[in-house]
Amino acid sequence: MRLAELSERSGVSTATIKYYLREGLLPPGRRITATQAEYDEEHLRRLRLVRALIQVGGVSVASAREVLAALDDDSLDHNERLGTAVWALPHGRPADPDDPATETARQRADRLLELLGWGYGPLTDVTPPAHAMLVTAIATLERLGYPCTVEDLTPYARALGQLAVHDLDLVERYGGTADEQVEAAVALTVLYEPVLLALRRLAEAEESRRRFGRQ
Amino acid sequence: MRLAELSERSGVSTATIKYYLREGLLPPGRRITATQAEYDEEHLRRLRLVRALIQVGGVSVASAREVLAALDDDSLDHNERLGTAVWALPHGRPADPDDPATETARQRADRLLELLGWGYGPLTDVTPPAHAMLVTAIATLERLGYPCTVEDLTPYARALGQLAVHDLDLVERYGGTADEQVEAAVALTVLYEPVLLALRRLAEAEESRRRFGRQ
DNA sequence: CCTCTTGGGGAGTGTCACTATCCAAGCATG
DNA sequence: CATGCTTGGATAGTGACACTCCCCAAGAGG
Repeated sequence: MRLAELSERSGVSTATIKYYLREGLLPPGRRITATQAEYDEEHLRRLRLVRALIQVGGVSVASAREVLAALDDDSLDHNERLGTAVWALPHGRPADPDDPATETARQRADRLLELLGWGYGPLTDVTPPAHAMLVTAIATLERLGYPCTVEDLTPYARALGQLAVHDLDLVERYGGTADEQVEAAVALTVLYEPVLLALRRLAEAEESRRRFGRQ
Repeated sequence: MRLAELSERSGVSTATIKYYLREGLLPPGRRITATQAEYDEEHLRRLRLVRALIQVGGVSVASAREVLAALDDDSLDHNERLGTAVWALPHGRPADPDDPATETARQRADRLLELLGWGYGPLTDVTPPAHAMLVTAIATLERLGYPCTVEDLTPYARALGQLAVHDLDLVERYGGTADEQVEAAVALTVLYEPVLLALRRLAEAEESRRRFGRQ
């Protein structure tokens, strides 16, 4: 298919597709003539993933490029590719290291992870971005006067630990080849985030109704 | 305290505070003279909440203004204020209603909520933004080739339902007065989101290591 | 041959969250 | 009282970002 058809089938304007091509989010089409290129189903699939990352996941173009680059990097093995891809996902601003609340938060986060046995082992000697994300959030809560203790966080961590089993089951279900599994892992990581947040808000609304609701 | 001190104690530049004052995110200070105004602890508290919403929660200035307006609206009762405030939180683009995947997703979401007994009752006859958020996310997953059934979603919903109980416990713990409770609810809703997402990524990394990790 | 379409690329657009600059009116010090 | 500094208010500008407009040269199609 040519660019116009790719645009029609994906619902993305040709101008935007050209922008993505320029930015390296989409591999160039197979050149047919000097002025025409052909795109295949793989391009369509990739384009939809890009749109999902950017529109639903709120991922920036730059981050998306990194994520996709990790996905395509043949020099990495299965697990590394997955890690690198998720690593590149956005994770907010890091906490101010000079703030004492940050140090408290870091200790609390580490204690929680130790309690759960979620060590990063000897292989992953670098702390993942998600760890910094957690520290920032805890520090901010602290600063706002909502200290959350390890006990407060434990139920969340346990619940998410169980859901992670489910997440990985989904990845294995969808992914036939290793490539597909890695892509599925990225897509599911990002696209289930709004699902989680939406369900949480609905659950809170329901619980709030139960407690405070006048009937 | 004057603007400079408010800036120093909050870590926000005077220029930015003036911007927030202009945008109505912060109530004006008590005018001392024609050229000076005084701010109190309440301003500092509000300013920190604004920063948390915007920086950590990723809320836009416009959304933050709506959230805060609901917080301050004395014409609403406790429960209404909470609902209105959370209602104003950002919830992404709505799904394309012409896409058949959206209709499928809506049916699936409704079936899930019915199964859980999370009806919105006769009072809340309008569907909350979180519902649209959920539909959009499910539709996108569908379109990308990752259909998620009601059975897939149920464990997430149940887990978040349990966590919502915990969330509301926290709100009641922190909030003394009704005003404080509503503010706590908003702050905890927004600020626990990165905590959840970070813990999920860490949990997934842990589970991935268990399954695929070379030791 | 003539018109239309295509892909490529540079430059422009709109949005958003600030931020730099200016200004008049105090306040503080000699 | 003069002088310089600070304050709050307002206007206009900045930089990042995700597109989007427009033009062009080279085919494609009749």
